[in-house]
Amino acid sequence: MEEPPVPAEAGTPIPRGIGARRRVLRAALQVLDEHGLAGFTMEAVARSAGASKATLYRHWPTSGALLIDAMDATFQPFPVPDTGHVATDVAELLAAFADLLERTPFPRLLAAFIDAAERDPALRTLHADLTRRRREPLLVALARGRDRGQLSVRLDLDLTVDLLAAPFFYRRFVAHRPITPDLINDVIAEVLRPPGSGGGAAAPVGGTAPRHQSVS
Amino acid sequence: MEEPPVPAEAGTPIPRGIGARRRVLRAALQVLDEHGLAGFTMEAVARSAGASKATLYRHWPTSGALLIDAMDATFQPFPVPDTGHVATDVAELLAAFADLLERTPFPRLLAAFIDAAERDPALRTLHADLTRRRREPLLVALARGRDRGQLSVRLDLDLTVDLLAAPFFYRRFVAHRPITPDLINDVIAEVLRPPGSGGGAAAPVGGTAPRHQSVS
DNA sequence: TCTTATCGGTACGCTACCGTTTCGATGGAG
DNA sequence: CTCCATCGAAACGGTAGCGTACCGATAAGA
Repeated sequence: MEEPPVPAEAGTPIPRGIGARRRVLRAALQVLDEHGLAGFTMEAVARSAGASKATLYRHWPTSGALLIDAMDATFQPFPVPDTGHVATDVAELLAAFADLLERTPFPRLLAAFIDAAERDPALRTLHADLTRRRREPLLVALARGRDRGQLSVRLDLDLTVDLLAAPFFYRRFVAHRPITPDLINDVIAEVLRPPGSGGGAAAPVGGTAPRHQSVS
Repeated sequence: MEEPPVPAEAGTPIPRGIGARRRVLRAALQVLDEHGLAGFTMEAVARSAGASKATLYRHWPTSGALLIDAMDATFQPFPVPDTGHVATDVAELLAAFADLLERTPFPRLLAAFIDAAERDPALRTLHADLTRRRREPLLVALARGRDRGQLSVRLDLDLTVDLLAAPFFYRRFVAHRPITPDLINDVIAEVLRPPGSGGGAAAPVGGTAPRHQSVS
């Protein structure tokens, strides 16, 4: 995905092309943000980048390949807080995530990407990979909490990450309701199960009563 | 949104147009499913419907208006089970929902719709409304459970619906991992808090410890 | 300084979709 | 049966994107 600023040493010269490349990638994200997947066009990106279509085709064979590189470049990992309290760490990560969803162009990019990933296997793979990387900080924070004894060793960490992160996506992309600060507290309260009181089931539930166990 | 099958009685005849209209709506969904939002074109829909473009423009001024009507027509409410056990009812609803996500064209339609809703306020409104209607059965099942005393009266039902439904969307559209039957059990176990044992926090969590309360 | 790969700009023919119009066919209502 | 609103088909000029090819300009490496 990267090219060294200076040719490694081999016969291939390839020295100069990265400036334009970066400008095109930035422009690609801007076009995707403003006009969605339907407006994501080689012409539109070239226009927005002040570049020539020929330049785009020199670097990327198709608009899909360009989209993949552009989305790949968006990833920025969250730093993992380490306060000693798992709930605090998780709250901080979720707050940063909520901010990403409410106050940056990220969600509009993701919405376009979700649609694209439905029909292009390569994009689908990249999307799954980016998601995995984005989950990492939360997973680390939970693992630390478990090692500290703040979480049950039987807790399925991957499932917990799902349960923690999912409501934010749901609110933003499906329900289209605002993500309130309360949501962070409520989600943590429900999923991490604080010790004391709190709402919840008060009587046994029957029928296909959940066996609590999970593999993946 | 509806036209009476037979003219109510007024001067307007409007008898014959609904056959073609339905065919076009079906075709619109098929095109959206197969080619995504980028391929959603008046020409493509007309072709797929075996209809004339003129016919489409007689009924819908723009492709966006057609998309709205088509998506609106997709809604089919789940029947609300009523077994007397809230966990069983919820499990049944979630199983039906998982099936909808894994074995029907619905999710691809929704993915296209999510992207479209980011940029068109009318689609956004419709999307929010469809989601609200889709939540209704789960909400009813939870309310019955609460009235039966199986859930705390302090439980925020809307939040609970969020927490129950969100992981399925997340798995399908974001993480791109399969929705296993275990997920249903795990989600219910976490969110509805079965009485007995089960994984979860084992020690107090400090810091910005969650105040468990929510308004909406 | 000289070379050379990459650059932006422009133009090409091609295809697809737009939104409208005109036409003859058709089928339901009176 | 007759009427007539609606239908499908076809064609229109216009716009936009595709992917390719060529150009002179330019900036980095030798």
